Amino acid sequence: MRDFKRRSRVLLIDDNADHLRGVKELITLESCYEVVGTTTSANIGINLAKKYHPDIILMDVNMPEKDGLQAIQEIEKLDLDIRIICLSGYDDADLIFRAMKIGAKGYVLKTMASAQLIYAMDEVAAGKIYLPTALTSRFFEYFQNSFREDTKASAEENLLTYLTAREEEVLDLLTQGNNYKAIAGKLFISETTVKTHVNNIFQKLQVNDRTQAVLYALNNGFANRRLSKIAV
Amino acid sequence: MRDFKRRSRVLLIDDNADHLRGVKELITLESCYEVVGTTTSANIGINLAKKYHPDIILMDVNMPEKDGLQAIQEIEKLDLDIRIICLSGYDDADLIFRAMKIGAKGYVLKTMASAQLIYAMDEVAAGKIYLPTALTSRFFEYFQNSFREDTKASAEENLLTYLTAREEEVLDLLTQGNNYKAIAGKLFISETTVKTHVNNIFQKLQVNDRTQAVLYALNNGFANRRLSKIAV
DNA sequence: GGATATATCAATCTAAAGATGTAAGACAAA
DNA sequence: TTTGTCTTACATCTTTAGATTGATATATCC
Repeated sequence: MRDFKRRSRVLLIDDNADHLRGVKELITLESCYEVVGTTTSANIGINLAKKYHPDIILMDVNMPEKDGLQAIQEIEKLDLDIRIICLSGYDDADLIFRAMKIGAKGYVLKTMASAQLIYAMDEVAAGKIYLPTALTSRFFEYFQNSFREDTKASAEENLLTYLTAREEEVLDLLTQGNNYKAIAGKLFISETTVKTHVNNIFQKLQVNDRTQAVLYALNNGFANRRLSKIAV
Repeated sequence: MRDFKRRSRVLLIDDNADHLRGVKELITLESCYEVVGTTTSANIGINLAKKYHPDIILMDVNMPEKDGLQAIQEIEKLDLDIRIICLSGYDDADLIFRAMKIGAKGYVLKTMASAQLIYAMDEVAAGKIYLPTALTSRFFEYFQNSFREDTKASAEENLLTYLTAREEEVLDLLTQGNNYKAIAGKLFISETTVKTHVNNIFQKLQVNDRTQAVLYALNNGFANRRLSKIAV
């Protein structure tokens, strides 16, 4: 399987020596992957990653000394195109979310069948991102929960809906930091007209100045259609 | 299946009448679900949702008249505990992301086998969130990508790091829509001092006015470790 | 046809924001 | 001690922002 190119090389990082040995045996005996290194230390693991450039790292995320997530971040920063799969004893939604956020390509529970781990490695080796169905569900519960508050706030009444098309255009330019003159220039209308629109926007959004208008817009789904960030 | 309680009731919304008929037949003949309504109009669909309180809605997200995502948002706002599964012709990552963000409990491609749709409905009816493995992978590529830029952007040079502690306080109040007087009052300093700080902030962030300063702050991780929103 | 909503523009005025220069006290590092 | 940064503060001035009133043209809706 995928042996036509070359065997994918795997590095194992797990502070539990027993589990480490077990996984190594599993991979060596029941898969096409080559284990190029094993370690119980996250820090050593990072160095081994630099040294051997494995294709895949299986990383335990529950380690005392150094947090597995931290180790993932450090390895990701190296930008070595190493694909990391998390091994974890817990299906904690927050943990899954953070792992995927910082770039893990997979997340498998230690309690899952060994076939599942091999399958995850196959998928990840093929360039995909793999999360077991059950964990996917947990991830999305957490993911959607982080937005629900926002939705509720704007669910009450989104004043943005009262804006006319033109006013939305003006507001959009406001949310890009334009002043009256710049907006007038971009919309090919006079500055006084822009002032009229802006004043109407203030009335409708019930704010006093452009900064508040911009903040209202950004906090109430005035989609600049690009993402903003989520804290780790 | 799950018939021990009662048959889950399903509402179908799809502007393609042919596809609508096909799905209805599929569900009626090959599943335990009861179709309580079908419509080709998103707006009518919203009203039917209010009227019938179905357990599940299958929603086409590629409709002309009204955007399917918009319809989902409106239904979610009603807070009727209706679980919505997206039906789509496209495995567009952005579309999947936005759908899941606003609360869809599943996302299935029209090209997928009918068994997959039934399976998705079973999972969703059981309270889970379901995304086919292939789409999960696409979702996470998009998801992780949305953070990579940030990391890089803020890695280049984040001008926010040049701010002093006091300037950060002032900027924080700026990002809450305060004017000079309000900031002076909250920090127990004079208005002229606030002006000094604000001017220094402008210099350091290389912007011309407070709106631009606020936008810079929000776009460069001035979000104080709480989740911020992602635009739909 | 008349009511209503929208988009355009102008004049005027007040308040707020922003630019610039100066400076004193606190405090920490060299 | 000196140097430097930070915080505070004031004066002055120009520019921009915002409020208000009024007016015209163009649609759309009933």
